[in-house]
Amino acid sequence: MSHSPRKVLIGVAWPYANGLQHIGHIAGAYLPPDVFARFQRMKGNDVLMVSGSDTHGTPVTIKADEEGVTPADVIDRYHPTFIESYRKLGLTFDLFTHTDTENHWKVTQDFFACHREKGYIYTDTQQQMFDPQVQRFLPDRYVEGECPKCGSAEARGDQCDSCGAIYDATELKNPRSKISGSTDLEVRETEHFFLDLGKVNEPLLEWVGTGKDHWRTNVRNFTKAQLAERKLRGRPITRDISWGVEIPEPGYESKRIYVWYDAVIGYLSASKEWASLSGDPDAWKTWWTEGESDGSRSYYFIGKDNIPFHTIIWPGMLWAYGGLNLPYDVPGNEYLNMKGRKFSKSRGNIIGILDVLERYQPDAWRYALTAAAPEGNDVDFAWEDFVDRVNGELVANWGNLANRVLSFAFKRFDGKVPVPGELQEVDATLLAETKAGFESVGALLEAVKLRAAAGELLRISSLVNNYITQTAPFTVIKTDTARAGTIVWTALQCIEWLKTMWSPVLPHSCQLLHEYLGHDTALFGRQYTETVRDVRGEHLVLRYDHSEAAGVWGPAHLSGGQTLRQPAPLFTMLDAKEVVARETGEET
RNA sequence: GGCAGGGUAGCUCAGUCGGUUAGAGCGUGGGACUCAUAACCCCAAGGUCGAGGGUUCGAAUCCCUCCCCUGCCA
Repeated sequence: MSHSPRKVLIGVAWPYANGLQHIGHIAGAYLPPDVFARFQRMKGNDVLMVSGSDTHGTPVTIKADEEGVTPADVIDRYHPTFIESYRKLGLTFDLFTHTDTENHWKVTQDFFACHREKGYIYTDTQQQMFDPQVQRFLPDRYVEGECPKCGSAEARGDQCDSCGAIYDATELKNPRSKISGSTDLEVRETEHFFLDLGKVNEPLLEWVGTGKDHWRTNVRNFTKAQLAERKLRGRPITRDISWGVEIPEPGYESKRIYVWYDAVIGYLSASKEWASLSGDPDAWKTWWTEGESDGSRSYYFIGKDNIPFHTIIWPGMLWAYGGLNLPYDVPGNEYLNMKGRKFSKSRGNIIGILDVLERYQPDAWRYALTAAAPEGNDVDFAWEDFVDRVNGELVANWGNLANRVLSFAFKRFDGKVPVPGELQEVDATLLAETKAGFESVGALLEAVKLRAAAGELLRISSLVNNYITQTAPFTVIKTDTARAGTIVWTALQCIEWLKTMWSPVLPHSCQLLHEYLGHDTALFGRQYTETVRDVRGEHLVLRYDHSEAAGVWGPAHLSGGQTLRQPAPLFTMLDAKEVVARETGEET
């Protein structure tokens, strides 16, 4: 069995920098990759986890227009809030940047030029709504009118919220411009660049046809079905807008590359930016150019709306570019909803992650959002469930186990780990069952079944609770100190191992526990921010330094006689009525 | 409308290749314990597996039709 480190690239969905992130975003696409990344690093693999704010989406420019500010103003407001959230929650991005950077522009333009040269990009004309009053073409979301299908008066340019129909903006009845309000609009012809996805249909079909058994059912079937239809065709990748990456060809100064083409390239550009910042501009290559047979794997963590972009379009772009690794896995999650409805600003049911991190422990959220991760289904969030999970599982099962054993050991064994005598069968059995968790939990984490991994950890933790009740060291100690010491050592050894296994999910509290157990090292590395300057301005980035991390995925021996520190409960128990009243204003 | 995923206990979910009595946690009821944050441990009750039909000695599982939720696409 080879133990050379595997190169693990972890791409995380790029959030639009037009609003605060809520717990649905975090549960779906941001926390899972961090749990996975921490686990992979503990296994000794070389992880590169990247993402950043998407600065070019239409939502950003619409927000800017609404407020009469520049897109850059909007980005400067929200991008730092993402970084603050991720710092507080402990999301260990090797680099979290954004797309309005010199580097990203260059990488995107290089991609464009390569696709163009190889014949994957061609020009064609389209019909587009034009507003003569402001002399501007109107991208889809800048037009509204009556739905051509159901007649609803509030239809957007590309989709009707009322009946769900999707159509071309030129089909709208009585269209009006969202910029000027004018109803005196024209349909004009405009020239654009198209990515010829039809050319990659066959190679992609072949690619998804082999070695994709580990993909989630919904992702795999959906992708295969789409490709099997052989209906991929050219998609426009430029628009008549002034915000976005410039087209690297003369004569197209009034147009920009459209967001869906440049955003996914962020995975590569961020890897390159990380390499430059780390002092070795070529360091990104091992994650991108070594094949899976050499041990490199790339994972993309996204919400379900993003699946086709990451299993069809992005692989197609990579294929067409050539020489870069295609996704190994795309663990697309479903949605975390609020009582059956999406989190939505207009409904006022947003639970902002930054806001709730002010009042609850980060590990409480990490646990609750992992244990209820929307891996196979949409999941409803309710504050009552959050409290139940924290109190009934995190506090009562795992937190209480650590606290009851540690405080007993600290009080009755002179603040030290007792030295064990000869083990009885019950002790050996428990140790073996707990140690087996490195296999069972490890396999689940490796397969990105994080919810099941949390369940397995609780099961093992219950075994230890059961053992304590069964062996009753608090009774035994009255007559047989040595035997009680052996029992307590056994339980502490299991807690030592469980601490390691829990740490990808609960890094903050496991670090505390690590110290209570008498260790002085840091399980994980250090997050930090820095400001990067280039010709497009300056941008804040979040980074992670893994060099001091001591956490290793494996059963470390706990030495008898090791000095413990005064323990304290790891987690705060919550009051359901208080929480519900405070967060929803409702009485229970 | 087409494609995909989901529908299993009051709640949240697991259920392998079709195989005996459909499982777990929470919640509920009972018991035991006192090291621990009223936590832990044991026992019990609780299910027409979305609906209907079919294949089979045997279906939560395979096939057909329909209903509901979600996403993508036209």
